[in-house]
Amino acid sequence: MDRPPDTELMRQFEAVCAESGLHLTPQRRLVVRVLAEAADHPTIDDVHARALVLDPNISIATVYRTMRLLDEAGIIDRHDFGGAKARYEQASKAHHDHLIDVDTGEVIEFTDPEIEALQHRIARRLGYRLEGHRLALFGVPAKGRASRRE
Amino acid sequence: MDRPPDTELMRQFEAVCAESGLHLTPQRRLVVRVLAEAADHPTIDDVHARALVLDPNISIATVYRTMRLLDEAGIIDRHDFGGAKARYEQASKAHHDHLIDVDTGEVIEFTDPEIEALQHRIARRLGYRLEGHRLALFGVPAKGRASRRE
DNA sequence: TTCGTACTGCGAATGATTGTCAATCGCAGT
DNA sequence: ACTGCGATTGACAATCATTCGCAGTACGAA
Repeated sequence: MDRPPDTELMRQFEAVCAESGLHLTPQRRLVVRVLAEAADHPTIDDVHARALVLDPNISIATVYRTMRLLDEAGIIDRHDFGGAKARYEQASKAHHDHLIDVDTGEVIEFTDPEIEALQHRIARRLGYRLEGHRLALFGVPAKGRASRRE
Repeated sequence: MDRPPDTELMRQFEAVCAESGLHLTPQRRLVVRVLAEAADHPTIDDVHARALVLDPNISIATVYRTMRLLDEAGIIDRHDFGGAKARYEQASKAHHDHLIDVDTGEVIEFTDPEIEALQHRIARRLGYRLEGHRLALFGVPAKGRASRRE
């Protein structure tokens, strides 16, 4: 077998389990492990497929349940980038927004302090206190400048 | 009966029908009319419910089909503000983004040229040409300043 | 180890949306 | 106004992603 992962994500999850009386089952460990190893923004299907490699019996329902658990615990973030299926990523990372390559579906992360500040300002102008936001840019590789990848 | 509506929306739709050999059926007229009279961001169910008042027989499927038609024609815009159901609004209006009151679900429209420009700049910085974006702010009424409304 | 409860896997259920199909309707041409 | 044909409708089955219900199983505190 592989080395049992001892990642930040796993530690977070163990803490949540301990606090809430949740069982630390092998299936849940596996899902967390898959997420810890994911460098992309996988869908539930993706996670399930990767988990199946190590546990051919893990159910898609369990993956759904675990992902929901993790989302509710604030350990991962669920995103809806237009497609039918939701995509997930670790929440521990610093805040960022996304740019979706409409040609390939690839998701690029970015941060921009200017836009963050601007959003707060806009909300305040409208009489609100900003609680959160959802920003996704959709674009195609610029012709002029090189856009490696693929 | 009421006055048959002669709105901008209806005119647009009639034009689309004429160009594409689509039939101008009473059901479609009704859906367009409901949309023209809507000041909010209705869901399909909302539109169907309002249409039922004038045509107790109109099918939800027909509303779905017509809304899709209108969306594909660029006459209305479909939005996904987190909830399960999609929400719609006339597309003819000038571009704008949305701020959702997380307490009431109310949707406030706003525009900000700064943020538009900033988004283009960010995309370009990442090597992309911006094709579109999705921005939704989520907030609660600011305590300090007055926030009328209910 | 033992027990109580949480969890899993399976398949059925859900909720939004779309497809199917026979019956009907809009509309261009008479 | 009348016809014909393809577009459209309504009822309902079918999808798709996601969730539930349940019977059997496995954590983990004592």
